[in-house]
Amino acid sequence: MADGSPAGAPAATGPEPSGPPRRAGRPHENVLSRKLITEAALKAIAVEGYSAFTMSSLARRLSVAPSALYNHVASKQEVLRWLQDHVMTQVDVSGFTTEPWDAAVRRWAWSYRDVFAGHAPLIPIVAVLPVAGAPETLKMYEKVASGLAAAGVPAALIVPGIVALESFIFGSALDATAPADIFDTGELAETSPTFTAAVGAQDREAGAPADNAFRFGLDALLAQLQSTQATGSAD
Amino acid sequence: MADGSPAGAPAATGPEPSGPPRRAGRPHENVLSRKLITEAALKAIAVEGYSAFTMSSLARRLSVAPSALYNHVASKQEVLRWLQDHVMTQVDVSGFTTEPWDAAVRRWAWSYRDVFAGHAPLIPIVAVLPVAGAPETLKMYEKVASGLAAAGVPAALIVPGIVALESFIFGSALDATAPADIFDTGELAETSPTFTAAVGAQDREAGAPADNAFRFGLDALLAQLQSTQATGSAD
DNA sequence: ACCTGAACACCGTTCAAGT
DNA sequence: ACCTGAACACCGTTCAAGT
Repeated sequence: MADGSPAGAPAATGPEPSGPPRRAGRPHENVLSRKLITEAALKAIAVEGYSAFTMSSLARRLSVAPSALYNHVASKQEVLRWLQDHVMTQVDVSGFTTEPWDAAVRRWAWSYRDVFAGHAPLIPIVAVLPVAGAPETLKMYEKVASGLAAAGVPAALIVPGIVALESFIFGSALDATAPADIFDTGELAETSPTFTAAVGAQDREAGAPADNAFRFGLDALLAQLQSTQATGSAD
Repeated sequence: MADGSPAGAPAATGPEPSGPPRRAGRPHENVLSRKLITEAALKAIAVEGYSAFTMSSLARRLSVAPSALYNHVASKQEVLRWLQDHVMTQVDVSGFTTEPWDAAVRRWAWSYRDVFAGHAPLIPIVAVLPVAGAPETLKMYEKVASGLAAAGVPAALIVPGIVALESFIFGSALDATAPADIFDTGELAETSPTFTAAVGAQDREAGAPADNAFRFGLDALLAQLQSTQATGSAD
């Protein structure tokens, strides 16, 4: 795939502008690292999507043979775990130091959903990845937990609250990637009159269906958290 | 599980007990159909899991060549879509005709989560599959929508309510497959004191962490639905 | 119409050879 | 230590030949 040509050239973050192909043997400067691999993966997925993202395409973007990747990473799964933790840094936790706790949770939740709607294939990975191996993810939890604690949510309810919010966010991120006509019952409308009517009765002024459902659920979870707050605590 | 011979013999639902290998050419009776393929896929996944489930393993279980499957199904993705719709029949909607609406929603939600915790790889598929191609899924929605309508939930909120519940259920199903020690912060504990404390402050009497979070979120969504009910309607 | 068997264009991953 | 290039053991899918 002709390098020096538009598609094959390394990204702005890449090592060298191109040049002649590298011979075998250890290069004088490292051409690969966790950071470079993660950034190249992010770029590759942004450009070509997850379905075309292979170890080969990743290697090509780094101007390296596919097998070279295995000196730095154990598997494609591990690349995806690195990517997942990196993507977490894009989630907006700024509200927890600048806004009332409920506005902060709302800002965080919408941002979290939007980020992972763009990375749906990572969701089954995040949902199951131990935090010990994901430092950026842990940083995010620390911010959210601090926000809830300061708001007076009882200590025993902080983790259940975060997990409930996160589960809802992951499911909603998947839902956000669904086609707009997912609930069109088509020729099966007669077999499902109540549901078909409910689909038609949605408020079309209120915004995208996925956003309405997200707002509804987020309001519910916030109200439940609010009801657990110890009285007389901060903001 | 233990059918006649160790591996190659067809399941109890299969066509023939085994016999000599089939020659090329159209058999006198059809050996494949959507129903048989779906059942074989379900069985295969129950026995060997999703990671070992291939078109080859599916074909072997049906005692046909892999290429024979393509006379009946367009792709592996389509097999998974058939499977998804079939798995929906395992979700318990019985409460909607026998219990108060909130108990019915609870029964449905727990069952839905448990069923898909056992089929996590289907979740990204269900979340995005148009109902028009999934009759069993649509039947389920009809039951739930009827239950909510009868409970007095305003028509415009039924779909948002179902979508919010379902998003929460899918995310929780993924969460239910996570390792028990997912939140152990390990050597990063000092960098996340508040979160680490919250992990330790969970109520260990209350059951599995994933179950506590699910109960918390489900209570929240039910309370929100309840608050929207038109007064004086049936339950 | 619907099977078999060979073939195709991939995949992720391993490993010897090279520097 | 860390690259290249060849090789391995798969994958899902296509298609001609057969009945």
